[in-house]
Amino acid sequence: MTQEKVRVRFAPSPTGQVHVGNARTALFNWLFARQKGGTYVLRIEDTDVERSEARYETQLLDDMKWLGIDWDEGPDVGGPFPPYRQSERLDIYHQYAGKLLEKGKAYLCFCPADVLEQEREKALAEHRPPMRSCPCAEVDPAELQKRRAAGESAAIRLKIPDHPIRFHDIVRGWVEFPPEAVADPIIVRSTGMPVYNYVVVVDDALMEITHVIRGDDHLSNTPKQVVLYEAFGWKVPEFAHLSTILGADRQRLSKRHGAVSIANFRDSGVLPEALFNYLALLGWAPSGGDREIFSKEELVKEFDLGRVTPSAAVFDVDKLNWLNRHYIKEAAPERLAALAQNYWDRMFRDSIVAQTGLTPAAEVSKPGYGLSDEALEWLKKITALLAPSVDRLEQLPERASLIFAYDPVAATMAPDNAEVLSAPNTARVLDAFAAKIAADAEAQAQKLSPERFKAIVNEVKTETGVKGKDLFHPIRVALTGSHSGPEFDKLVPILEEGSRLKLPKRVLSVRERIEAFQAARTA
RNA sequence: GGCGCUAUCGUCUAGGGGUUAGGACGGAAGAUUCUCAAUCUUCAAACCCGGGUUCGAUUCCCGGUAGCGCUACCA
Repeated sequence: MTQEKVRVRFAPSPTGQVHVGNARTALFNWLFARQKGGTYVLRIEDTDVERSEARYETQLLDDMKWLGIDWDEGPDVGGPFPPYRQSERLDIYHQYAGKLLEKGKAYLCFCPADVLEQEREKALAEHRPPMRSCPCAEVDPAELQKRRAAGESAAIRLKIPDHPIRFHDIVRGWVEFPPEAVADPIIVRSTGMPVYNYVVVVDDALMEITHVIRGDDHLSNTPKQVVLYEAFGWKVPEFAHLSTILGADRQRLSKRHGAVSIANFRDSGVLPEALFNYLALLGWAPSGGDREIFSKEELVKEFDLGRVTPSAAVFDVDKLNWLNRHYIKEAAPERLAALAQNYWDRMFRDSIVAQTGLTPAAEVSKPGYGLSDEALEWLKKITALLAPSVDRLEQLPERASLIFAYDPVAATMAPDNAEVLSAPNTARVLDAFAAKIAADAEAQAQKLSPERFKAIVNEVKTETGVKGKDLFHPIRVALTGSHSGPEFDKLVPILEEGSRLKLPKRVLSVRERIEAFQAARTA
């Protein structure tokens, strides 16, 4: 048996943002294609004219590229089987529907939609299976053709044969449906618009797709499609129906579950390689099952469609966050700084809006926010300091609030700080620290080195006899407003440098902070 | 209702006729640190239920239950 060249496709509908379920389907297709040295086809399923929008198609392509998925054939790059947009293939569908009619594999149906609907509801209410075919199936085809020629509009129905329908699925094995379970489906509406279950088969066959990898919501539709392949005399492809991704409530993942689109993850500061890695682990594990971290290349090598689990999987945000933290730590500093800049820009813009009620002019809100090179370098240091401890890059401004949003009054009143502030030695430590900073030449000159800072803290220590936690904690609360945060060695230079920079949001120096805090504390 | 798919720690999963049922996330405890995070160490935590096959079922078969999907002139 000769190994035929693998051709797979990802066929999304441009009806909204790409969510993780679809992205995983795209990913598994891609992994399979790349591993087999096959071809990856991107086809846009926009037969639902009501809901399809061009802007969603553009975003879809962008989202795929961002995730790291590329395609060999598609609406933007072309290929040997154009067009790659279903809305542009209508003629093809009509041509092939005609063939089915000629062969007697399908028939015209004149039943009014509302009558059918009533019939269906009645059958359901009476707990009996809905009818398998419609009365038109019994009528002489020539008669039906005549009616259509006379101008009466008709739908086209596929004849379902009277034997069980069996097909092979890579993740589920052999699947069989009894003939009575599937009714003669409409393949072309009376409006002339073809139906999804029909066009997908025509497209997949004409595009020579060898492996149909898609969500398992299509599993029950597959027998109809298999009949279609057989009616045309086309080779039935291999199927692989991927399980559904669920939310924590075990319901199918949707917008209700919050931000689940690819765009949402990107905006929140999830790295593409983290999402890529996470999605690959949802429903698949390597043999041994004891590895979690995989690069794209490793996945292409080790991924195995046959090992994909058939059971539904709950999307675990915590695990994605864990992977994201891992990749953030691995990321090159320059890349991280560039990504983080978006969030700093956002923070500055928000603060300007909050202060002035005005939205900054467009030119100011361009990346970098019109900041000096010096200021941008300084922000890079903050990113490098804080990024390793966030789940998502969007948390950066919040983590940096001890730098940008220092509020001495709030700090003295915060319940979290009560214990530290009421400790017996706190007042002595802070008074001594404040006095030394005030007297210090370096601090006066607005530039306090970390070494000098350390020396001052040491002097406070010898002078007051307080050490360790009792010494550092009050100082930390006084300078940052919080009892937790990065170590002083790294924080002090950032505060000092920031205080001399021209920023949309002023940063206070160590000296300004201790003075403000003493004032608030004694007030 | 009918049909189909699925069922291992809270979650993602490995495994498979005899195992101390493994790993990861999350959780707990400890070490470290001025603190948080990080890191390291340790711990708790699972084979849906009932029959059958078998010397022996979590594993194979059947049934039940539950979840999900399809049952459209939606995709």
